[in-house]
Amino acid sequence: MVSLKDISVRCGVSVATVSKALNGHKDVSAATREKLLKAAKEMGYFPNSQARALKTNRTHNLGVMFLDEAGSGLTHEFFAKLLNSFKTKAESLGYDITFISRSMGKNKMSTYEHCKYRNVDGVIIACTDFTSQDVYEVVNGDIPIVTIDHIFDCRTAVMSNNEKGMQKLIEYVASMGHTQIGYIQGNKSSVADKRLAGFCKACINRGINVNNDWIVSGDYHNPDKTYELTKKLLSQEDRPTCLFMPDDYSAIGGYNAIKDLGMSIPEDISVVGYDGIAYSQLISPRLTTYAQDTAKIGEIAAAQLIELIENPQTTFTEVITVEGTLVQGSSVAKIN
Amino acid sequence: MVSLKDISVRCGVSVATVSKALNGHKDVSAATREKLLKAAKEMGYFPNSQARALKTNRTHNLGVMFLDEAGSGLTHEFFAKLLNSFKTKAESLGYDITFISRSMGKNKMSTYEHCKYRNVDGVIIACTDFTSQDVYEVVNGDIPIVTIDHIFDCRTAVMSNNEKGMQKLIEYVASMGHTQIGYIQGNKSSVADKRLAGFCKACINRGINVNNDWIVSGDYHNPDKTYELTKKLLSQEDRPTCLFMPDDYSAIGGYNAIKDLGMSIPEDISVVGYDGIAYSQLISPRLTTYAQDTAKIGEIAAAQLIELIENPQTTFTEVITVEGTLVQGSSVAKIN
DNA sequence: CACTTGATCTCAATCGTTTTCGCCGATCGT
DNA sequence: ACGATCGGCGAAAACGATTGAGATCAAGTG
Repeated sequence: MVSLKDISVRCGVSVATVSKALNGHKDVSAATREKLLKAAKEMGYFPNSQARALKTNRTHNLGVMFLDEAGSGLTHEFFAKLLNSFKTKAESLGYDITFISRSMGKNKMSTYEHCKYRNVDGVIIACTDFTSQDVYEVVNGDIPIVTIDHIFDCRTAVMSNNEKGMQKLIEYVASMGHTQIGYIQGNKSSVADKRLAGFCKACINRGINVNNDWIVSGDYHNPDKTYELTKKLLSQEDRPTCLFMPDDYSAIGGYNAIKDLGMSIPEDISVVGYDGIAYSQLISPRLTTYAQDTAKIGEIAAAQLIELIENPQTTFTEVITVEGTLVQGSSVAKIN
Repeated sequence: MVSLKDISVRCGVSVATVSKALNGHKDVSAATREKLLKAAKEMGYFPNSQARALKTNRTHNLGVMFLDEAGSGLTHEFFAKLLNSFKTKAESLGYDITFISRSMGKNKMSTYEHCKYRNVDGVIIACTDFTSQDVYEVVNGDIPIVTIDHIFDCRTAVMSNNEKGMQKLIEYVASMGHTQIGYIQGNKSSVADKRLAGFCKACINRGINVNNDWIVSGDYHNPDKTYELTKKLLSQEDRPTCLFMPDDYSAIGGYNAIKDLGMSIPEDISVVGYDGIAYSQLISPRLTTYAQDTAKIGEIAAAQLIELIENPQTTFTEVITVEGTLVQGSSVAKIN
């Protein structure tokens, strides 16, 4: 690889001058700057990122902390798309993406230690158990972080507007005449809390009675569990006319349960999802759902994180909520 | 961060000795080694990866080259799972994963230049247009690489046994009595070629007539296109009794087309997919498909790549094929 | 006893950058 | 014309680790 030294000998100047010229410092004349930039381009120079990092303590590398145990992180469409837009934005700003995890080779290290070892400039935390020791360490460390879908004090978070999403969905199904609404929740988490709150609030605003027997707790991203719960819920004498699923992916389990019960959507039961993943519009009937703007969430998260890194003084911590859109499928029937 | 120097002053030895002790060199006594290891642990020492990389030219970092244009790379379950197992294996061997792409901030660089800039020890190439200039540069460079699902001369490749997969599927549908088989191919690629070859070969072996009118070229991972092609293919007077889809995801489009034609699966038409993604067993009827062992492919790719990196002399280039398994869904009817 | 040997440790150079400080010559103000 | 100022440049010290070439000392050898 061609180094600053190579350029310096070719142009008859010192390495210091080359470095300054390439980094846009002012104490180098326009003439020599031109010459050096030209030479650098001709010789195909790229800075050695390690050497630079060693000196500046900036790697231009962002760590992503994803759940890896179940391995479901990346196969989760929401997170895959999120990561993708995060990566795109980060790259456009000159940052690369490295996965950060707990285990590294033979010598154990925590995720935080891993960050320190790799010297990442910032970390995005998503799709993780936010109560874990690993997250705690990172959140309380001195590395800039942005969290997705979870709020920590004094840390900036990006999340979709869960309350509003539920509100929009409730408004829609209410406008279709539904007043008997069931809800299979996702895993206990701040997202689940927010959605439940939005659900209840919107129902109350609409004068819809919230029946606690119809609100059960399940899992996100778990069609099997949702299958079971759907079956149980709809086997009761007294059952809702519309059922909210934890998310679109789980909804597939709900669809199957309903089919196995000999019922059909939306004639016998209306179904609503959450997320707006591609599959939701490929199954039939197309699912009525609330599409999160994953692309925007990822992009904003990247922009925020880099802002935090490059302007540490303006350390305004924010909670940014991103609006989604109601996707009106064919899984909700009009009743009266 | 605590450095070698910190340990050296605390223990009253030189940095050189500390370095050697921690790296297992032999010219350090057992006693001092113990002492130094203990101190390192107590002080929470981790080597500075940049400094080490600068000196040794080894970053313990692996580049992954995924398609990013369409952004479909990560949302493709096959690749998401692949990446996941690749990452897990690599991490267990002490390597981290960094995404490598074309655009980096303001200064343009090719993917190969990006690799050089980040000094990755090796690269895995997957889900990319293998004919692109970017891939060409990397493949002809001096960085160890492993490709997925594509073979370059003198480079090791890992791929699932596409021919065998098709053969197994053909054998299965033939055993169910089918002799009129259609096939919607995926994008022109070596994988598509191999599958077509396997398809034809297996048909011939079975004495099944291959009808060229029933073999059309479509896209991978494209339900819409597959919808169109399925509709066109099945609208003909003379039509197959069994239809092979490009992949499981596309098969959803096929399912919808068949439904819209007023036909049902498998009574009117049998359907076969490829990949074995989670959804294929969630839709109804469950899809008969050939599950690729993505976990194994990723793991082997990581192991091979690291082998290539750490033992450059044993530079045996191999093509490793990974067996999959037939998944017998309910989408193929028995006929006579 | 002088000399080799081996074990253990230190010195110092090095990787490629960045950055502070100082030098030099030229221009400027008075 | 003389000191002050300034623009342009270089020397050198870092950053934290690795590594081969010595240095040191005790033990072994003839």
